[in-house]
Amino acid sequence: MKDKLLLLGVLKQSEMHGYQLYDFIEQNLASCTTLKKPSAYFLLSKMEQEGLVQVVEQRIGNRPPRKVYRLTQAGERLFQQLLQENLSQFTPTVFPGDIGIAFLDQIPIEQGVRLLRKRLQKMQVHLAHLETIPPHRGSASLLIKHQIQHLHNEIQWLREVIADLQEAGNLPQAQKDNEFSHQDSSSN
Amino acid sequence: MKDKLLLLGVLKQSEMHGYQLYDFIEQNLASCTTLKKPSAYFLLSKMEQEGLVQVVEQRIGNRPPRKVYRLTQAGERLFQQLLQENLSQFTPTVFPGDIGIAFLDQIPIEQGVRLLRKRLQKMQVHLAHLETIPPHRGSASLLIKHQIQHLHNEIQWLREVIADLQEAGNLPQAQKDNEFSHQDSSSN
DNA sequence: GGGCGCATGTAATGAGTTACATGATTGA
DNA sequence: TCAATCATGTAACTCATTACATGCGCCC
Repeated sequence: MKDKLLLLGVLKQSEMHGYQLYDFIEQNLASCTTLKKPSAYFLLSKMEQEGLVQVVEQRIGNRPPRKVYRLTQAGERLFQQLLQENLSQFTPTVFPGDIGIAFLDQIPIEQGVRLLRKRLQKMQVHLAHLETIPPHRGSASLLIKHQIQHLHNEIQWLREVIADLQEAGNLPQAQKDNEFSHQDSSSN
Repeated sequence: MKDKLLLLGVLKQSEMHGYQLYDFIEQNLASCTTLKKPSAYFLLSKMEQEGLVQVVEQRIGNRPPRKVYRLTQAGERLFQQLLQENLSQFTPTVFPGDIGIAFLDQIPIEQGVRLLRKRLQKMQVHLAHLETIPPHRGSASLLIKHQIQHLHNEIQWLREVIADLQEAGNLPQAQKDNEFSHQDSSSN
């Protein structure tokens, strides 16, 4: 239902056809949804059936016809309702990446460090990418700021996790740094 | 597939029956997944068919029989593989709550502020709850720390959004503040 | 004796993805 | 002429959720 709000909101600001709409979302609102193209088209035709949007077919020369969508009053009402719900709600963030963290003790420390470094690097690349995005207008810039601030925070946390892990590896057995020469009781 | 890793990991640490497993996840790993009970049972029986886990039926008195699951070698191998993937991957966080933020300019500022305050309050309640959780052992404490740190960050961000919004409302029409007398940035 | 916790599931439903299908225009 | 972009969709599939079904034990 989140995505319905998203589509309604974008269409409220200006009418669009599906392709354009998806494009817009991908470029400006990727941080709030993972909606894929067929899902967007599907949702749009469903919303048409529900009377939330009106469709006008548009032909330009011989190019593929477009279906231009615009909000109806019912759509407008639903938008207001969903918007209020969304703004007042709070849904705790779920971190699938924490599953691996929870089982860090199941693999050798060096391996854990290596893998997490890989993750860290990807995060840094992503952050760098976010920071190149030119400032959007309006609320959209809030979203980018949100992403950046969040990612900073995540990077910091991951750094701490890696540091802890390395520390834990250095205390117990003062020596361990001649490669993986042996493999004690792993198993289970 | 995330949840498969989760189940395998928990079962690797100690064999369990389904009910117990779900309980454990709910209490200790709620921050990495939203897996529901029937899904857990379903996944377990699927994993049995795939030869990832072994089942032993256990009866105690007349109580409902339990199916105790334990990892097979195939399960062990898959666990290692999924764990490595999970640790080295990075998936950008998606914030469904940002959809509403993106359309903040579609409603009156006071209303926006009011709704976001509601959201903020829920976040604070949740944070307070997280902070009462006694320290877990091992990696689990990392997860809680992660949640807390993240939530702090989210609260801070939301405070800024609200402040910005109010500012934007105060410039155009200098008076507007005879409702909530004030609310300084206290604490965090 | 009534309700909650233990213990396991099924069935219906729905949401969303991937892969596929089509066909025109534009630029290299 | 070949690939990419524009433009829309369908069909098959996976995945997960909700609601429902069952039944014993334990405590009040």
